[in-house]
Amino acid sequence: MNTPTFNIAAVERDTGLSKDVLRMWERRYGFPVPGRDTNGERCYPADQVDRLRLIKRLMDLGHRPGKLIATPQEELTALSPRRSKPETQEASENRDELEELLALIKQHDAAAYQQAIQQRLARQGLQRFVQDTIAPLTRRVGEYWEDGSFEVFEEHLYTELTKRLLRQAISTLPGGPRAPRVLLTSVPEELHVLGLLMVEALLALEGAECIPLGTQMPLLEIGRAAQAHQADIVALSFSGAFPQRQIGGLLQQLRMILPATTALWAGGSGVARVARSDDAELITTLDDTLATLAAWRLQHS
Amino acid sequence: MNTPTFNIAAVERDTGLSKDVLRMWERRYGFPVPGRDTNGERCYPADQVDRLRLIKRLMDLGHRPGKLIATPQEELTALSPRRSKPETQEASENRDELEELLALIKQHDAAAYQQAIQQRLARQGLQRFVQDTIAPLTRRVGEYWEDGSFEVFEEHLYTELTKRLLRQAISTLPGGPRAPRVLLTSVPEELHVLGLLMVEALLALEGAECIPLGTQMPLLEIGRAAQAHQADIVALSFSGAFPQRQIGGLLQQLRMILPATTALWAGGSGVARVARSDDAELITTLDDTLATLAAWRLQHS
DNA sequence: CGCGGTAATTGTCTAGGACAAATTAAACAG
DNA sequence: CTGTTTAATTTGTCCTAGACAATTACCGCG
Repeated sequence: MNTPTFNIAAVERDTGLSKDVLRMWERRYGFPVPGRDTNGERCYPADQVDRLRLIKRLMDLGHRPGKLIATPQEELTALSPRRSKPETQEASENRDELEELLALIKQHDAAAYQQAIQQRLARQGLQRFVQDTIAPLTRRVGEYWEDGSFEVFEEHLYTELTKRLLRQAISTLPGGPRAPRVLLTSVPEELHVLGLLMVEALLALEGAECIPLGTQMPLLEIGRAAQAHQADIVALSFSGAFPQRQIGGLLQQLRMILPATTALWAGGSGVARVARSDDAELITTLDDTLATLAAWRLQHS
Repeated sequence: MNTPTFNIAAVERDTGLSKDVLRMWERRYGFPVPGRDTNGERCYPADQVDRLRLIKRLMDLGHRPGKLIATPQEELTALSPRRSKPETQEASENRDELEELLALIKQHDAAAYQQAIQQRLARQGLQRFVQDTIAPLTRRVGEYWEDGSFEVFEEHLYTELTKRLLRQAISTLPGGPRAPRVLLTSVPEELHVLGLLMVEALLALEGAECIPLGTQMPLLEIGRAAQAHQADIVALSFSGAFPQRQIGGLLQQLRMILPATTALWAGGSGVARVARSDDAELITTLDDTLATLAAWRLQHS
C-alpha cells in the first residue's frame, strides 16, 4: 500500500501556501522535498504536507519561515500557543459551559445543542450572547479543528447551526431605515461568514441598517453595491486564514473605488496584525465594533 | 482622477481566473492586454477586469474561452440563453408577481422585498411557497444573472435574504427525532445552498429529521458524517453550473463509501441530464423530493 | 535607549516551454 | 442517417530560473 501523495495544487489548497512559495522554499531552503511523478511533477507525501500546515500556522502567529524550516520537529512543542492568561473564576466557569456545548456537537446531538444554545441566547440577551458565547465558541471550534479533535463535518454542523441561530436572532430585531447604513460582505477567497453575522447582530442591535451581501464579493462589485445602496459604511471581514499580505493592498484598492464619504471598516482575526493606515478602520475585537460605530455617529451628528 | 488598476493577484481574486490562465490567455489570444508599471508588472484596467469576469461567467455556463474572447461585446445579448416555453394564464399571473418581487431587489429596497416575501410566505404556506415562489424566483434570478440584467451584488442580496427566510421558516417547524434522518450537504466545488434549503424545508414539513451540514463536504467526510449521525438518507445538491460529467463518478464513489442501508439522493438542476444508475436516486424536481420520500417510507414501513 | 542605514530575508512577478486532459472534428462502420 | 472510434484542437496547469520590491533584522552612532 503506497500512501497517497498530493500534487502542488492540492497542497496549496490544504496549507494556504501558494504554489510560488512552495517552489521557492524548495529552491531556497531545501524543504519541502516532494517526489516526482512520471511527468516530472511534484508529489508531496502526507507528512510533509502536515509539516507545512504546521509551519504555516506558526507563521500566522508571527514566526519566520526561515527559522521554522530550520528547526526540527520539536517546534511542535515550541509553537504550541500556550494560552495561559490567568483567567478569572467567572471566565473559567464560562469556559466550562462552552465546552459542554461543544461536547454536544461532538456527540452529534444537534437537537440538544440547539436547545441549549437557544436557552443561552435567551438568558444572556443577544449582545452578550454574541460576545461571550458565539465568539469564544467559534474560536474554540477553530482550535479544535486545527489540532484535529473536530472532524470536518462536526465543524460544518457547528457553523451551519450557528449561522441559523444568528440570522434568526437578527431577523427578530426591529428593522426600518436608521443610520448608518452598513454594507456587510467579504472579498473573494474569503468565505467565512460567522464573523460578519456577529458584527451584523451587534450593529443591528444598535439600530444600524445592515445590508448583508454574503461572502465573496469582487471589489468592483462592492463599489457598485455601496453606490446602489448608498451605504455609509462598508464592513469587510477577514478570517485568520486569509493571507495577511494581501489585506493592505486590498483595502487600499477598495478605498480608491469607494466614494470618499463612505467609511471602510475591516474586521476579523485576519486584520489583527495588519498595519494601520488611512485606508480603512481596523476593527480587531467585537468591542471595537461598537466603539467605532459610536465614533462614526459622533462624527456625523 | 486616474482610474485604479489591478495587479495580477487582484484580478485572480476578482475573476477567479488563475494567474497562469491570465498570462496564458494574453499569450495565446491577445486578451487581456494589461498595461505595465515601472517594474514591468501587469496592470489591468477596470474595464478589462469586468470583461474577464463576464467571460468567466459565460464559461461557467459551458461556453469556451477561445470563442468568447474572439467575440466582441455583443456576447452579452447573443449568449443569453433564450427560453420561450408557452405558459398558462395562471402561471403568467404568478410570473408577473414574481417579477414585481425581483423589481424590489433591483431597486435595492431590501426592506420592501423582505416584507413582500414574508407576506407571500404567510399567504401560501411553506410548501407552496417553496415550490411556487422560491423555486421559480431563484431560477429567474439565475437567468437574469446569466444575461447580465442582474448585478453580482443584486444576486448576492437576493440569495442572502432568501437563505435567511428559508432558515427561519425551517427553524419554526417542530423538530424532534422522526424518520427518516436526512443528511443534507453538497460536494466540494459546489457552493450553492439554496436548493438544499428548499429541499430541507419540504422534508422538514413532512416530518423528516434534517441534519444540515452546509456545502462543500469532502466525500470521505460525508461518509463519516453519515455514520456518526446514523443517517438514513444522504441528500446532495448539484447546481446547474456544476460540471455534469463529474457527477456520475462522484455518486459512484460516494455509494461505495456509504453503508448499503443508507440511501443516496442527488438533486438540483445539475442532475437533470445525468444518466440514471443504481448508485443514487436522481431528484430532478421539487415534487420528486416528496415522491421519493414517500417511496422511501413505503419501503421502510 | 532610540534612530538611521545597511544587509539579509522573503514573497511575488515574469518569460516561455512542455504536456496531459478535455473537447471538437473527422473518419468510418453499420 | 446514426453511432462509434480515431485524430486534431483547445485549454489549463505545471515546470525552471531569474529579477526585484518589500519587509525585517542587524549594527553602529549619537
